[in-house]
Amino acid sequence: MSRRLFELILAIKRKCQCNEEQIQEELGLTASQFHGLIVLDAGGEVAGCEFARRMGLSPSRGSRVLNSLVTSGLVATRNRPDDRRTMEISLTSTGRRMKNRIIERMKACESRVCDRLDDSGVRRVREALELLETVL
Amino acid sequence: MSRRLFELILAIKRKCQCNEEQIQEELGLTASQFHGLIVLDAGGEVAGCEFARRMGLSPSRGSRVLNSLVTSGLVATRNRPDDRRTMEISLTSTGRRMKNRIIERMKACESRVCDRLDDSGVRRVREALELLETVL
DNA sequence: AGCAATAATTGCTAATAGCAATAACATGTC
DNA sequence: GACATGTTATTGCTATTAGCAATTATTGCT
Repeated sequence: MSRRLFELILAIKRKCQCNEEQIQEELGLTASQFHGLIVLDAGGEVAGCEFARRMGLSPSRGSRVLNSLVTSGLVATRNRPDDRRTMEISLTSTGRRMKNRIIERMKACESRVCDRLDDSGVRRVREALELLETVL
Repeated sequence: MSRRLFELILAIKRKCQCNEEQIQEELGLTASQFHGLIVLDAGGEVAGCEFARRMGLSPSRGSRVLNSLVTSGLVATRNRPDDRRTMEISLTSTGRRMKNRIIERMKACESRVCDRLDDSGVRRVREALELLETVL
């Protein structure tokens, strides 16, 4: 019998985890800060609530991650004039540099993986992951 | 430009996480216990060290996860007569039942996903994941 | 003005995780 | 046999991750 899909995903998850932890250590970031920066890379300015949602966290946890990013000088928040409950979160220049260093290292990891596949392999993996994401 | 692979993997990882957390809640298991049982399902009797290694944890953390599984009556340990430093870890009957309930629910999740794909899609996803795992 | 809903934070607690130190045992060397 | 060295497992400690419930501030509706 062939291996179950979720076991494969579990194994892949764990291997990726190692790469991420190494990058986090290199850059002196906690896991939360690391993921926060990646989330903020994706979309421009977001509210705190939306930030937590995109990270898949509770608002309270999101708030604390945000706080640690602000304390580290990586992101800045400002109140929205039209709704003073809500904030706008944006990367500082330090944060943008840090984010770029993350992306750069992630790409390097990705290249190392893709180098071990031929073009058709890379395409098949990408297509399969996209397919899997849509049906999950 | 197409999405980066690691972003896709991140998204997939998060979606799977939700399924796992739901199962953990249903069965009254912590995340560690849940993963411990899956690891113990894979190979028969293992030593504590090996258990930690397969879970991708430090020995100290492995020891504590193991302790919580023993306390919950899900696994049993016994000393190996030929090397009294080392233990053999095995599932109790309760643990086996619990493990089966996990597998059953994981399979159900997997079926729900596969139902949304045709045969060729399932095959392509499985092959791509296997390919990805080998090169990671 | 009064009130429900929303956004964000804070106190609290639990789970997760590794490092360093330690104890118990095994193995090889003298 | 005695001793050094390495292995296995545990424990104390600390940090990080995470959610629930309560709270504050603000908005929008009646």
